[in-house]
Parts: sequence; structure tokens; C-alpha cells
Amino acid sequence: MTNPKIIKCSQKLPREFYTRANVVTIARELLGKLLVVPARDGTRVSGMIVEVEAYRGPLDRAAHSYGGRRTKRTETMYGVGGTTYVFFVYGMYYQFNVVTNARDIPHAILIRAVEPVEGIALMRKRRHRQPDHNLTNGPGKLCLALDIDRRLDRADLLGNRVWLEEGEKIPRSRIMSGPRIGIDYAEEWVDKPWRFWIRDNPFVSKR
DNA sequence: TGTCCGATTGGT
DNA sequence: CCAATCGGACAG
Repeated sequence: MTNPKIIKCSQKLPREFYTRANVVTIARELLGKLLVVPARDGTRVSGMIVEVEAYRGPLDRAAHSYGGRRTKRTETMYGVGGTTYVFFVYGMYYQFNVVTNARDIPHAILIRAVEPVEGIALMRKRRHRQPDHNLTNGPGKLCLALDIDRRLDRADLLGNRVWLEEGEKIPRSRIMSGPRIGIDYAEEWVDKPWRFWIRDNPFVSKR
């Protein structure tokens, strides 16, 4: 389960990684990165990102920020790249997003699945002893396993509550893409291939 | 204030 | 295939 190829004592990804303009490119590059959310006692709990979706702000009908919509909930999407957008859906689940681009340009990347790397025993406890392959293979599930909720909305990814590290290099040949999930309302944007995942990785969400 | 529905999940 | 479950968005 533990991935030996993950580089330990890695540095946080720099602000410049997140503030670039092309959210689709950044989304693809997030595959293989390590998402770290320390537990209350400071223990490292982390997972390698294996599936993401890019949301392209005002132009993208699937995005909460479509048409420049700016409300109490979506306000954090307008923050500077390298911050978080965490929202609540279906009355029971949270969804974790990485905000990209400059302040006031509401681009975001939904983290759909990670592969458990550190703190797996704690993840099992938080997920009520589900089998390991079911711990973090979906956007709502990974928030439960990593203890992500509204407290982590608007967090700075260069701070100490949640951050990303370099992780593992994924060869281009192992990266797959396809339409995003659960956005049937998005009209002509439904077919945009802005979902990316690592081929054959067992922690990619079911479909 | 009232209604509609969701960037999901787990069980039938 | 469908229910769970509740806050956000928007109409009135």
C-alpha cells in the first residue's frame, strides 16, 4: 500500500505552480502529486493524486463560477492560485478543490481520488473500516478519509493545514482523459475532456 | 420565506 | 435504479 517511490521530506509546491493561466494543464500536472493534511496530533496523513477535473471559471457552464457568479459559497474560488475551495453537496459530502490562476479569476481543480500513502490506519478508522480500495476513490470519500470539511475552505496551500508536494512523476503515456462526471446540466461543456486520471490505478473512482 | 436540486455515495 | 439529506441559489 505505501508507495516507496514517493519522495519523503519533499517541499511544498510554490505559488507560481498554481498561479499559471491554463487550469487544464495544471490539472494534468497534479496527477502524482502528494496531498498532505496533517492530523490533529501533527501526524502526516497523505495521498497521491490519481484523478482530477478542471473547472474553467466564467466560460465553463459546469463550474460554480459560470457567468462570473460570485456568491458567499463561490467567493473562495476567486482567491489567488494556491488556495482551496471546499464546498458541501448532497446534504452530506464535501468536495476539495485547488484554486488556480490570479485573484478574481475563478478557476479550480476538483480532486476526485487519491491513493493512500501515509496515515492509512487513521483513514481506515475515519472510513469506518471500509476495504482499502474504497478509502479514497471518490471526491466525497477522500474528504472523509483526510478529514477535509468547511474548516479547510479558503486555506492557503503554502500554509500548514493542507498542502501539495512533488510526489511521483507520471509518464505522459499513463495519463488518460475524458468527460467530467456529474455535470449533465452543463450543455455544450459536458463533453470537454477535462477529467484526468492515471491509467490502471486502482484508486481511480468507479464509473 | 419557499422551492428546487446538486462537481456523491451506498444499498436494492 | 433510487433514497439519503441539507445548504445554496434564486424566485417571489
